Amino acid sequence: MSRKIGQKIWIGGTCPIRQVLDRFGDKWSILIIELLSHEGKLRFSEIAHTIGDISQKMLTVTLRSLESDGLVIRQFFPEIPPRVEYELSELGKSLVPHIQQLAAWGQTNMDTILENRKRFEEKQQSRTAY
Amino acid sequence: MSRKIGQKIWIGGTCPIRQVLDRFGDKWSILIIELLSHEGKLRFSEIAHTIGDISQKMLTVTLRSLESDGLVIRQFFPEIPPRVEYELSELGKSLVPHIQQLAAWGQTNMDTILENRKRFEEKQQSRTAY
DNA sequence: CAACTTACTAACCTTTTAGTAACAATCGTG
DNA sequence: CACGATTGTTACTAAAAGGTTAGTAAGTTG
Repeated sequence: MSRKIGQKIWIGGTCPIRQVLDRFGDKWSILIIELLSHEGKLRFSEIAHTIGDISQKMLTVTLRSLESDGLVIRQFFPEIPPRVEYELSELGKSLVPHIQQLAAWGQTNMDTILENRKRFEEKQQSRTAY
Repeated sequence: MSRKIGQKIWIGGTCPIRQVLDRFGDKWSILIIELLSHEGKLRFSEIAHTIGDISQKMLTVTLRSLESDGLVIRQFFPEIPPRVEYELSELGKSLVPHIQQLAAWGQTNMDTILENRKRFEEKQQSRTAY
Protein backbone atom coordinates (compact mmCIF):
# COMPACT_ATOMS: atom_id res chain seq x y z
CA MET A 1 0.00 0.00 0.00
CA SER A 2 2.79 2.36 0.84
CA ARG A 3 5.83 0.87 -0.84
CA LYS A 4 6.47 2.27 -4.27
CA ILE A 5 7.96 0.19 -7.00
CA GLY A 6 9.25 1.12 -10.37
CA GLN A 7 12.44 2.91 -9.49
CA LYS A 8 14.79 0.51 -7.82
CA ILE A 9 13.27 0.53 -4.38
CA TRP A 10 14.49 -3.02 -4.36
CA ILE A 11 18.13 -2.20 -4.26
CA GLY A 12 20.07 -2.41 -1.05
CA GLY A 13 19.05 -4.04 2.16
CA THR A 14 15.71 -2.33 2.59
CA CYS A 15 13.43 -4.56 0.53
CA PRO A 16 11.66 -6.73 3.10
CA ILE A 17 11.53 -9.70 0.78
CA ARG A 18 15.25 -9.60 0.38
CA GLN A 19 15.74 -9.32 4.09
CA VAL A 20 13.59 -12.35 4.74
CA LEU A 21 15.25 -14.28 1.94
CA ASP A 22 18.70 -13.39 3.17
CA ARG A 23 17.85 -14.60 6.62
CA PHE A 24 15.81 -17.71 5.86
CA GLY A 25 16.83 -18.64 2.36
CA ASP A 26 19.42 -21.12 3.54
CA LYS A 27 18.97 -24.85 3.50
CA TRP A 28 18.12 -25.55 7.13
CA SER A 29 16.77 -22.60 9.13
CA ILE A 30 13.12 -22.92 8.21
CA LEU A 31 13.21 -26.66 8.50
CA ILE A 32 14.51 -26.43 12.04
CA ILE A 33 11.96 -23.81 13.01
CA GLU A 34 9.14 -25.97 11.71
CA LEU A 35 10.52 -28.99 13.51
CA LEU A 36 10.79 -27.16 16.81
CA SER A 37 7.30 -25.78 16.37
CA HIS A 38 5.99 -29.34 16.30
CA GLU A 39 8.15 -30.87 18.95
CA GLY A 40 8.68 -28.09 21.45
CA LYS A 41 11.98 -28.68 23.16
CA LEU A 42 14.56 -30.83 21.44
CA ARG A 43 18.13 -31.80 22.10
CA PHE A 44 20.87 -31.35 19.53
CA SER A 45 21.00 -35.02 18.71
CA GLU A 46 17.24 -35.30 18.48
CA ILE A 47 17.13 -32.61 15.86
CA ALA A 48 19.97 -34.25 14.01
CA HIS A 49 18.25 -37.62 13.96
CA THR A 50 14.86 -36.30 12.99
CA ILE A 51 16.15 -34.31 10.08
CA GLY A 52 18.42 -37.18 9.21
CA ASP A 53 20.62 -35.71 6.52
CA ILE A 54 21.98 -32.59 8.11
CA SER A 55 25.65 -32.56 8.95
CA GLN A 56 26.75 -31.84 12.49
CA LYS A 57 28.48 -28.73 11.34
CA MET A 58 25.45 -27.28 9.60
CA LEU A 59 23.23 -28.07 12.55
CA THR A 60 25.62 -26.26 14.86
CA VAL A 61 25.95 -23.31 12.54
CA THR A 62 22.24 -23.01 11.86
CA LEU A 63 21.22 -23.34 15.50
CA ARG A 64 23.80 -20.77 16.50
CA SER A 65 22.52 -18.29 13.95
CA LEU A 66 18.92 -18.88 14.97
CA GLU A 67 19.94 -18.33 18.57
CA SER A 68 21.87 -15.21 17.70
CA ASP A 69 18.83 -13.71 16.02
CA GLY A 70 16.59 -14.54 18.96
CA LEU A 71 14.45 -17.03 17.10
CA VAL A 72 15.55 -20.01 19.14
CA ILE A 73 16.40 -20.30 22.80
CA ARG A 74 19.31 -22.48 23.77
CA GLN A 75 19.48 -23.97 27.22
CA PHE A 76 22.70 -25.60 28.28
CA PHE A 77 22.89 -28.16 31.10
CA PRO A 78 26.41 -28.57 32.44
CA GLU A 79 26.19 -32.31 32.92
CA ILE A 80 28.39 -35.12 31.72
CA PRO A 81 27.80 -35.86 28.94
CA PRO A 82 26.56 -32.38 28.17
CA ARG A 83 22.96 -31.72 27.34
CA VAL A 84 21.56 -28.82 25.36
CA GLU A 85 17.94 -28.10 24.64
CA TYR A 86 16.56 -25.89 21.92
CA GLU A 87 13.14 -24.36 21.65
CA LEU A 88 11.47 -21.56 19.74
CA SER A 89 11.29 -18.10 21.23
CA GLU A 90 8.12 -16.07 20.92
CA LEU A 91 9.64 -14.37 17.91
CA GLY A 92 10.38 -17.73 16.38
CA LYS A 93 6.87 -18.93 17.07
CA SER A 94 5.41 -15.88 15.42
CA LEU A 95 7.00 -16.92 12.17
CA VAL A 96 5.59 -20.43 12.17
CA PRO A 97 2.10 -19.75 10.76
CA HIS A 98 3.58 -18.00 7.76
CA ILE A 99 5.88 -20.90 7.08
CA GLN A 100 2.99 -23.29 7.36
CA GLN A 101 0.94 -21.28 4.90
CA LEU A 102 3.75 -21.50 2.44
CA ALA A 103 4.10 -25.21 3.08
CA ALA A 104 0.38 -25.68 2.54
CA TRP A 105 0.59 -23.83 -0.74
CA GLY A 106 3.42 -26.14 -1.67
CA GLN A 107 1.43 -29.25 -0.85
CA THR A 108 -1.46 -28.00 -2.95
CA ASN A 109 0.47 -26.82 -5.94
CA MET A 110 3.77 -28.60 -6.17
CA ASP A 111 2.36 -31.43 -8.21
CA THR A 112 1.10 -28.99 -10.80
CA ILE A 113 4.45 -27.28 -10.87
CA LEU A 114 6.30 -30.52 -11.44
CA GLU A 115 3.90 -31.49 -14.21
CA ASN A 116 4.33 -28.12 -15.85
CA ARG A 117 8.06 -28.51 -15.65
CA LYS A 118 7.96 -31.90 -17.29
CA ARG A 119 5.70 -30.74 -20.06
CA PHE A 120 7.91 -27.74 -20.65
CA GLU A 121 10.99 -29.88 -21.00
CA GLU A 122 9.25 -32.13 -23.46
CA LYS A 123 8.29 -29.37 -25.83
CA GLN A 124 11.61 -27.63 -25.46
CA GLN A 125 12.57 -29.00 -28.86
CA SER A 126 9.97 -26.93 -30.66
CA ARG A 127 10.86 -23.75 -28.86
CA THR A 128 10.67 -20.45 -30.70
CA ALA A 129 13.81 -18.90 -29.38
CA TYR A 130 13.65 -15.79 -31.53
CA MET B 1 -2.46 -32.48 11.78
CA SER B 2 -1.72 -35.57 9.78
CA ARG B 3 2.00 -35.44 9.18
CA LYS B 4 3.94 -37.38 11.74
CA ILE B 5 7.33 -36.27 12.87
CA GLY B 6 9.95 -38.02 14.86
CA GLN B 7 11.13 -40.55 12.36
CA LYS B 8 12.67 -38.81 9.43
CA ILE B 9 9.54 -37.90 7.56
CA TRP B 10 11.61 -34.99 6.46
CA ILE B 11 13.97 -36.94 4.32
CA GLY B 12 13.62 -37.08 0.61
CA GLY B 13 11.59 -34.87 -1.63
CA THR B 14 8.27 -35.25 0.13
CA CYS B 15 8.54 -32.64 2.86
CA PRO B 16 6.53 -29.69 1.55
CA ILE B 17 8.80 -27.16 3.17
CA ARG B 18 11.75 -28.60 1.39
CA GLN B 19 9.93 -28.60 -1.87
CA VAL B 20 9.03 -24.95 -1.52
CA LEU B 21 12.51 -24.07 -0.39
CA ASP B 22 14.06 -25.94 -3.26
CA ARG B 23 11.90 -24.12 -5.71
CA PHE B 24 11.88 -20.61 -4.29
CA GLY B 25 14.94 -20.50 -2.11
CA ASP B 26 17.06 -18.97 -4.82
CA LYS B 27 18.05 -15.35 -4.97
CA TRP B 28 15.65 -13.98 -7.58
CA SER B 29 12.48 -16.04 -8.09
CA ILE B 30 10.39 -14.56 -5.31
CA LEU B 31 11.61 -11.07 -6.03
CA ILE B 32 10.49 -11.34 -9.63
CA ILE B 33 7.13 -12.79 -8.67
CA GLU B 34 6.52 -9.95 -6.28
CA LEU B 35 7.56 -7.42 -8.87
CA LEU B 36 5.26 -8.85 -11.53
CA SER B 37 2.42 -8.95 -9.03
CA HIS B 38 2.72 -5.20 -8.64
CA GLU B 39 3.39 -4.22 -12.21
CA GLY B 40 1.41 -6.72 -14.22
CA LYS B 41 3.10 -7.18 -17.59
CA LEU B 42 6.74 -6.27 -17.88
CA ARG B 43 9.37 -6.55 -20.56
CA PHE B 44 12.70 -8.21 -19.95
CA SER B 45 14.54 -4.91 -19.82
CA GLU B 46 11.94 -3.36 -17.52
CA ILE B 47 12.41 -6.11 -15.00
CA ALA B 48 16.15 -5.77 -15.27
CA HIS B 49 16.04 -2.03 -14.66
CA THR B 50 13.59 -2.17 -11.79
CA ILE B 51 15.53 -4.78 -9.89
CA GLY B 52 18.71 -2.99 -10.80
CA ASP B 53 21.35 -5.42 -9.69
CA ILE B 54 20.40 -8.64 -11.40
CA SER B 55 22.66 -9.84 -14.18
CA GLN B 56 21.25 -10.54 -17.60
CA LYS B 57 22.09 -14.16 -17.24
CA MET B 58 20.33 -14.64 -13.93
CA LEU B 59 17.26 -12.83 -15.18
CA THR B 60 17.13 -15.11 -18.19
CA VAL B 61 17.67 -18.22 -16.12
CA THR B 62 15.17 -17.27 -13.45
CA LEU B 63 12.45 -16.21 -15.88
CA ARG B 64 12.95 -19.38 -17.85
CA SER B 65 12.54 -21.54 -14.77
CA LEU B 66 9.48 -19.62 -13.64
CA GLU B 67 8.01 -20.09 -17.08
CA SER B 68 8.86 -23.75 -17.08
CA ASP B 69 7.01 -24.26 -13.84
CA GLY B 70 3.98 -22.39 -15.07
CA LEU B 71 4.30 -19.52 -12.63
CA VAL B 72 5.00 -16.92 -15.26
CA ILE B 73 3.67 -16.54 -18.78
CA ARG B 74 6.07 -15.45 -21.46
CA GLN B 75 4.74 -13.75 -24.55
CA PHE B 76 7.12 -13.33 -27.40
CA PHE B 77 6.55 -10.74 -30.15
CA PRO B 78 8.54 -11.53 -33.28
CA GLU B 79 9.47 -7.95 -34.01
CA ILE B 80 12.79 -6.34 -34.64
CA PRO B 81 14.20 -5.71 -32.17
CA PRO B 82 12.43 -8.52 -30.34
CA ARG B 83 9.97 -7.83 -27.57
CA VAL B 84 9.03 -10.21 -24.77
CA GLU B 85 6.48 -9.64 -22.06
CA TYR B 86 6.23 -11.51 -18.80
CA GLU B 87 3.29 -11.74 -16.46
CA LEU B 88 2.16 -13.97 -13.63
CA SER B 89 -0.03 -16.96 -14.34
CA GLU B 90 -2.93 -17.74 -12.05
CA LEU B 91 -0.68 -20.20 -10.26
CA GLY B 92 1.91 -17.52 -9.81
CA LYS B 93 -0.67 -15.06 -8.55
CA SER B 94 -1.89 -17.57 -6.00
CA LEU B 95 1.51 -17.54 -4.38
CA VAL B 96 1.68 -13.78 -3.97
CA PRO B 97 -0.35 -13.34 -0.77
CA HIS B 98 1.84 -15.84 1.03
CA ILE B 99 4.96 -14.03 -0.05
CA GLN B 100 3.48 -10.76 1.09
CA GLN B 101 2.64 -12.18 4.49
CA LEU B 102 6.21 -13.25 4.88
CA ALA B 103 7.42 -9.85 3.75
CA ALA B 104 5.12 -8.17 6.24
CA TRP B 105 6.49 -10.36 9.01
CA GLY B 106 9.94 -9.30 7.91
CA GLN B 107 9.08 -5.62 8.02
CA THR B 108 7.67 -5.99 11.50
CA ASN B 109 10.39 -8.13 13.00
CA MET B 110 13.60 -7.67 11.10
CA ASP B 111 14.71 -4.77 13.26
CA THR B 112 14.37 -6.89 16.36
CA ILE B 113 16.32 -9.66 14.72
CA LEU B 114 19.15 -7.36 13.78
CA GLU B 115 19.26 -5.95 17.29
CA ASN B 116 19.33 -9.42 18.76
CA ARG B 117 22.13 -10.34 16.45
CA LYS B 118 24.16 -7.34 17.46
CA ARG B 119 23.65 -7.96 21.14
CA PHE B 120 24.58 -11.60 20.70
CA GLU B 121 27.82 -10.74 19.01
CA GLU B 122 28.71 -8.32 21.77
CA LYS B 123 28.35 -10.82 24.57
CA GLN B 124 29.99 -13.58 22.55
CA GLN B 125 33.11 -13.08 24.64
CA SER B 126 31.43 -14.29 27.82
CA ARG B 127 29.93 -17.33 26.18
CA THR B 128 29.62 -20.55 28.19
CA ALA B 129 30.60 -23.00 25.53
CA TYR B 130 30.57 -26.01 27.80
C1' DC C 1 41.74 -48.90 30.99
C1' DA C 2 39.44 -48.80 26.62
C1' DA C 3 35.29 -47.56 24.63
C1' DC C 4 31.41 -44.67 24.59
C1' DT C 5 28.72 -40.56 25.31
C1' DT C 6 27.21 -35.36 23.75
C1' DA C 7 27.80 -31.16 21.70
C1' DC C 8 30.58 -29.04 19.79
C1' DT C 9 35.24 -26.57 17.01
C1' DA C 10 38.69 -26.28 13.37
C1' DA C 11 40.84 -27.39 9.07
C1' DC C 12 40.07 -28.81 4.81
C1' DC C 13 37.60 -30.04 0.53
C1' DT C 14 33.69 -30.27 -2.76
C1' DT C 15 29.57 -28.60 -4.74
C1' DT C 16 26.46 -25.14 -5.91
C1' DT C 17 25.33 -20.56 -7.13
C1' DA C 18 25.88 -16.43 -9.25
C1' DG C 19 28.53 -12.98 -11.79
C1' DT C 20 31.36 -11.34 -16.07
C1' DA C 21 32.48 -10.94 -20.66
C1' DA C 22 31.93 -12.00 -25.21
C1' DC C 23 29.02 -13.05 -28.84
C1' DA C 24 24.45 -14.02 -31.83
C1' DA C 25 20.48 -12.39 -34.54
C1' DT C 26 18.18 -8.89 -37.33
C1' DC C 27 16.66 -4.66 -38.98
C1' DG C 28 16.75 0.45 -39.43
C1' DT C 29 19.48 4.47 -39.10
C1' DG C 30 23.44 7.76 -39.90
C1' DC D 1 29.06 -0.31 -43.25
C1' DA D 2 29.42 0.15 -38.56
C1' DC D 3 26.14 0.89 -34.78
C1' DG D 4 22.50 0.44 -31.64
C1' DA D 5 18.40 -1.76 -29.95
C1' DT D 6 16.54 -6.10 -27.45
C1' DT D 7 16.66 -10.64 -25.67
C1' DG D 8 19.05 -13.80 -25.26
C1' DT D 9 23.37 -17.88 -25.11
C1' DT D 10 27.89 -19.76 -23.89
C1' DA D 11 32.16 -20.33 -21.54
C1' DC D 12 34.74 -19.05 -17.84
C1' DT D 13 35.54 -17.61 -13.02
C1' DA D 14 34.75 -16.20 -8.26
C1' DA D 15 32.40 -16.74 -4.14
C1' DA D 16 29.35 -18.85 -1.04
C1' DA D 17 27.38 -22.82 0.95
C1' DG D 18 27.71 -26.99 2.74
C1' DG D 19 30.02 -31.60 3.73
C1' DT D 20 34.00 -34.57 5.83
C1' DT D 21 37.12 -35.74 9.05
C1' DA D 22 39.51 -35.40 13.22
C1' DG D 23 39.79 -33.84 17.66
C1' DT D 24 38.13 -32.08 22.61
C1' DA D 25 36.08 -32.32 27.30
C1' DA D 26 35.10 -35.36 31.21
C1' DG D 27 32.59 -38.57 33.22
C1' DT D 28 30.12 -43.47 32.86
C1' DT D 29 30.08 -48.24 31.58
C1' DG D 30 32.20 -53.04 30.75
